[in-house]
Order: sequence, then C-alpha cells, then structure tokens
Amino acid sequence: MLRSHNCGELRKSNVGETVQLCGWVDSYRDHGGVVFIDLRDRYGKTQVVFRPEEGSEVHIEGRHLRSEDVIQVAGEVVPRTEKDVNPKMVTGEIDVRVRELKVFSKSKTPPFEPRTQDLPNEELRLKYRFIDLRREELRKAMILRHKLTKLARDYFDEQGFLDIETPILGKSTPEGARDYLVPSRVHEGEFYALPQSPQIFKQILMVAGYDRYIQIAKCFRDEDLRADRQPEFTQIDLEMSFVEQDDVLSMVEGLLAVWMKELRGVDLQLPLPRLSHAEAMERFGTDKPDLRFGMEIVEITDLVADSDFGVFKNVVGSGGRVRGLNVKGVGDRYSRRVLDNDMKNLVGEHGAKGLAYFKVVGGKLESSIAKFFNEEQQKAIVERMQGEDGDLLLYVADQPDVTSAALAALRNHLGKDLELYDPQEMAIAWILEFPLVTWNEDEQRWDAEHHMFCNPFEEDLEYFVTDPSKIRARSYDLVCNGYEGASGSIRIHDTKIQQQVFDLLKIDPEEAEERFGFLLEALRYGAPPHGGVALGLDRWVMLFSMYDNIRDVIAFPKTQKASDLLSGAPSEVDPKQLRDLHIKLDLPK
RNA sequence: GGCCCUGUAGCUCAAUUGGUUAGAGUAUCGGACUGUCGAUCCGAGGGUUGCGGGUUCAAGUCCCGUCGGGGUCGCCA
Repeated sequence: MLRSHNCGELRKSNVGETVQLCGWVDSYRDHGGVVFIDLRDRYGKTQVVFRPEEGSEVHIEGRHLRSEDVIQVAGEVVPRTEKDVNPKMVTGEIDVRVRELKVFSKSKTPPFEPRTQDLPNEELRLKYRFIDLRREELRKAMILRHKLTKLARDYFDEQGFLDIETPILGKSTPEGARDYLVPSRVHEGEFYALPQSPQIFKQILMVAGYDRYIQIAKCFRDEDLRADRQPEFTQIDLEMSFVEQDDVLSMVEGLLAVWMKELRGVDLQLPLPRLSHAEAMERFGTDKPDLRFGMEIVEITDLVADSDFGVFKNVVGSGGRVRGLNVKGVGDRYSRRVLDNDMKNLVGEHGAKGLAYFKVVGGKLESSIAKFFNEEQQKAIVERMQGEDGDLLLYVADQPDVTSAALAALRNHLGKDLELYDPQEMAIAWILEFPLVTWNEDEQRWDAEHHMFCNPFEEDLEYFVTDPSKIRARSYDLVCNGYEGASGSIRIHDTKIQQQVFDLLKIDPEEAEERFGFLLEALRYGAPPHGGVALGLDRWVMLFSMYDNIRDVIAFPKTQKASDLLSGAPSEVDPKQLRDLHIKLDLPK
C-alpha cells in the first residue's frame, strides 16, 4: 500500500504516529517559510505542513505543488495548538508534518477547481467530468447512489428475489419509444435493439417459474431529453408471480421504508396514500402531482355557465370546463404584467387561450372582468373556492384536458415560487386505476396507456364494446414531489383477454406474432398470474439528494442532444466498419 | 420539429441609450512573508466578445444565419 491512512480519518488520537497519505492537492498556502497543503481524496481532506527545518529539498518541492497534483507524503501526525484548530474539518485538530514527498503526477492547470464555489457552465463540467466528479457534492451523490442500490439489492435478496440479467442486444418492438439500433454483422441488413426495459424477458422469467425477479437494469430510449430524462438510464426492475396488485405495492413500499429509514432516519408511514388516476386529474390536473402542498384545482363550470362573461359562457357551451386555483393570501403579490404575460404564457404553453384572475375583497371578486358576474355569482364562486379576503383566484376555461395541463403547470410554478413546501420533504403516493387505453386522435385508434400486456379490471370488461375509455387497468405509478418514481402493472396471463386487448388496439394476430410472438408463445405454456414494477433509480437518487436534474447523479451523463462531451460520442466510424455491416449513409444535405 | 434562456480572459462575471485602449474577482507566472485554512501584500502576462454574414461614421451591444449548453412543449407504451 502506498498509504497508511486516507485523508479523512486522522484524529487527535493518531498524534505521534508516522503515516503515509496519498491524494490530490486541493489548495496550498505558501508563507515563504511554512507551506500548508490541503490534501484531498475521496474520504476527505487533511492539512499537511512543509517546514524549512524538515529539509530544504522537501520544502522547496512542497512550495511548487499546485492544484490537482497527485502526491504521497510521509510524516508525523502532530497536534495543532488550540487557536489553530479548524472546526470546519473533521481532521482539523491535527497536521501531518511532511518528512518525505513523492509527486506521482503534476497536473495541468485545471479549467476549474473541485473546491470552487462558482460552478462553471455545464458544458465545461461535462467535458472535464473527471474533475467535476472530484467535487464533494458529486461525490456525495455517487455515494448516495451506491447506498440506494445496495439497500435495494439487500432488501430484495431478503425477500427472496433472484437477480437475473436479461439481454442488452434484443429484438426491436416498435411500440413506445424509439429504439436504439445495433446493426448485426453476421445477419446482413438486420438489427438488434437496445432494451427500452426488460419488460418481455421478465414476464418470460415468470412463465419459467422464477417467481421473484429483480434486476438493476440499464434501459435505452431514443427520445428527446429532459432534466429528468437521459437516453440511457437505470431501473430497479422487478416482477412477481402469484400476486395481486396490493402485494406488489407493499413490496415496493417496504423498499421505500428502508430507504427513508437508512438515508433520512425517517419512519415512512405505510401504507402510502393512494389516489385513483381520475382523482389525481380532478384535484391536481396531472397523474404525477406534487403532494407536498395543497392548492387543489376547483371547478366552477356550473357557477359561471349563465354569467355575462362571454369567454366562460362559450367554453361551457362547447363542452369545456372552467377550473381554477385559490392562491391563498397573495392578491397583491403579482403585478398585472406578471399575470397577463408570464403566467398567461405559462398556461398558454399547455394550450390555454387565457388566464382569468380575481382578487377576493370583502367576500366578492375584484378584477377587470368582475363586472361580468353578478353579486350572487361572485359570492358563490368565493364560497366554492373557500376564498378569503386577499386571496388570488386564477381560472382557465377550456376543454377538460387543457384545463388540467395548464392548471397543473400553474400549480407547480406557484408552489415553487411561493415556497409552499419544505424542499426536504418527500411526498410519496400511489396513483392507481389508469385508463387501459387512450384515444389517439391523429391515428384514429386506441393506444395502450401503460402497455398492451396490462391487465384490465374484470368488472370493466363490458366496456370493451361500449366505451373503451372507461376500462381501468391494474396499473400503478409511484409519484414523489411531482416526479414519476415507479411504474408497473399486473399483467395479462389469460390469452382470451390478451386477444381482446389486441383487437381493441387493432393489432392483428399476424402482426402480434411477428412483434412479440415469443412472449405470446411462452404465455401458452403455463403462465402464472404475475405483475411487477420498475423504479427509476436515477430519479430516486435525485430526489434523495435534492437535485433537480438527473445528470448530477449519473457519473457520465449525456447532454440534451444525447452526446457525451467527455468521450465525444457519438462519432463517425471508419468506412471499413460500415462496409462490414453493409451500411451506406444517406445523410441530409 | 416549436418556443424561451444562454455563450465576453483558463474560470465566474461586468461593460450606461450603439461611442475612447473591453474591466473586476479568481486562477496562472514572478517577488515578499514561519501558523494559514477562501491566507495576505506587491507586480506581470492573459481577449478572433462561440462562428459566419449584414446594418452603421462606429457593433460585445442591433438584424439574419449557424454551432454548442440549459429549460420546456411535442415526444417519452
């Protein structure tokens, strides 16, 4: 070993010991005589001291050390005088007095230093990821990620789950997200696809009798990125046989309880709150509500249908709804400019054509459009909204889905802007009973909401013929602070029901065989009732470490355009490689 | 694909309404200093204002295009 201790462990009790430390020069302070170096490794920092009387050569070399040089020092642990103790460092009670110095490697002047307060822009951080990863914040995130993963593996192991790997090179199934394709050299003109999830394989494992499966699985989706979406990401993927929905939910809840206990020291209240999809849409306008604060959506369609306000009246007349939010006590906080521009634009991004607003004054409404509502209507609105003097009431009038999307966005914006919640809090809940299918207006057909192997409620089977939009699925999402943290369902194991679903989705038998016949075939050889769920590991690390993007919890993330600025991927390849694969490029001009 | 933000010294930022030689902190280099811990003090070097075009007597600043980064809508079963 090149070191006897790491840089985070020496204490007063080590005084007098001769030690060797290795690490990176975090900072240096040269007083001409005495030179101080903060030596850093993954475990912490220790101050090492060069004094002229320890030998001129070592001292001179010490004076030339610069940020990020990698060195080994040998010397004696000495106590600091009381006034020199640094209470900000756990190793602040001691120094290592350097007798010998070895410089393993000098560093070029780094583009930024790991100890910097002013973070450089993300482009630079990604290009020099090896330096960014030296920062304490990122190191903490990596450690937290390790802990979440380790706790999950241990938990599922205790519950009898088997960790089984599934292929990375798989078959393209053109449902859902765009596939990342990998050309086959051996099979000319044919392609593998990287898995969007191990979905089909884990169901086949259930058929094969491995009734509790778990995998920390890399998944790939070639879609546009977001703050919480990377082209490759990690799922904690599991599947269980001979279970009902509640069994899967409580299994996941058990994991969350472990995480909360071990990482936050909190006893998670179980079972977690459960909301139906319909209820979530009604109260929060979204299937992934941020439940850290209230400010729920309230409907006033019935109260304004007869008002003199043309906008509301017309919307109601054409089947629309008028819904809004009561923003408590901020009647004067937002200027008309903010309301008419910023907030209107925000709801506009979600299709709303306008934003109506009132201030509650003396139990009535005040605003430029208040005159269109008679006293009775005003009082009814205030009462419905539970309005008190000084409240701000905001309304969107439009088709139902537009009011939901617009008000959900507005609610999230206001919650953050008004700091309506404790950022430390984690509000976790299940969203249940998603619709099995949604109508695709462009294609004029029904699309699976979750996926096509998702089991409908038996009591809803009659709606297959009468009104497919009413069929509820045995599917469930776990939401936390407005993020989808897990998603799963009980699967279909009955071939008759599976056929009904295919019929509804207009997937003809031949097509079904071609796309995923191997799963359908497996299901014909004795399929147990089964279901499962996948947790987005990156998002949970992000939530537990309170970042607002997942790049900060991934060691080597990609940019919004899916490139890796560190390695330069993607990149052109040698023409010979393309020839081997029989690929000719046909690029846009 | 749409919309919004952004790009000035290695880094973080400034630069009045379009107007003189584009500044500051930090980093780097040189010097001073024997107890600092964001060390301090003195000095020096460091710029194709992302790139290309245009308007103008004059462009970091205005216009068009383009590239990179970020946010978001579409998209993501």
